[in-house]
Amino acid sequence: MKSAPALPDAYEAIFTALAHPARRRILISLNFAGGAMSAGQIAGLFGHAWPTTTRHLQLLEAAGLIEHRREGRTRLYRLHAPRLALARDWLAWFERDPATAEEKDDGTGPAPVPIEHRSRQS
Amino acid sequence: MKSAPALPDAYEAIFTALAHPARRRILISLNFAGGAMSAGQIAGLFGHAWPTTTRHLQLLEAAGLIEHRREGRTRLYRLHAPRLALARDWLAWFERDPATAEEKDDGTGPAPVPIEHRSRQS
DNA sequence: GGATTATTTAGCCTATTCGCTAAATAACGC
DNA sequence: GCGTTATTTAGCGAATAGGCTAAATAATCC
Repeated sequence: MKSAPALPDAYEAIFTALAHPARRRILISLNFAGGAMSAGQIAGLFGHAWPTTTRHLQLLEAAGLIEHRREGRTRLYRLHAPRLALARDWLAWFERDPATAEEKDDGTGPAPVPIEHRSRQS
Repeated sequence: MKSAPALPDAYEAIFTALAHPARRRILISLNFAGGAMSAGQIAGLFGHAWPTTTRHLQLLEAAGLIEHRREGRTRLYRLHAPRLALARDWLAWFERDPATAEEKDDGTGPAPVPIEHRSRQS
């Protein structure tokens, strides 16, 4: 998490990370694994070269979606679900009528949206 | 919708679309507009050149997230929320314990995940 | 009908992504 | 200590993304 970008850059990092099928598969596999998977195990999911997987893992970690710890020469990766929840929450805005969404503002749902408006778009 | 990619390519298109801040802003603005916005109105949200906005709109439309109709020389764009729901549902998998998720399979939630596993990853 | 307006298309350019192979680094086992 | 194994780093190259300006196309207005 220490390298995860601050909002709203986080959205860009997260959605970018989710945009590649290999990276989605990594997330799915980590989720199903429940605990952690080694880099080698993850690399074994794919037919492509291991360094390619390393690249993907680095990007997922930079986005804050996964994290790793070392155990000897093995690197164990695991999911960081709160980051995924960020994306989910952002998307949750679109299942509500904007008028009712404002009435139901509980301080958690609408947070992503105004911050996005204030991003460097000028 | 007629040009929207089939699953699981849809995920790539959708998350890619969401990865750029300008495109997220377009979606947010369309959502708040409630009905539709013209290309010019959308372009007016940004300081960048109008053709850049056109590019973003084309990508959003290819991903099935928005659609347009013509009214004379004006092009009106509107949100296609079911596509966003796809992404949300995919992400919804990560808020559940995998074991309980299988027990609660109602035919809507888990659909994105197995299809992803069958994608061309070999 | 010509000028104005709405919008896209075409093409250029720079930066980034994502695949690869080779090399490097470190841990492990005998 | 040396060979093996786990993993990343470095660098290359092709493809793509995303910005731009100029030009094109079509609708609208006077």
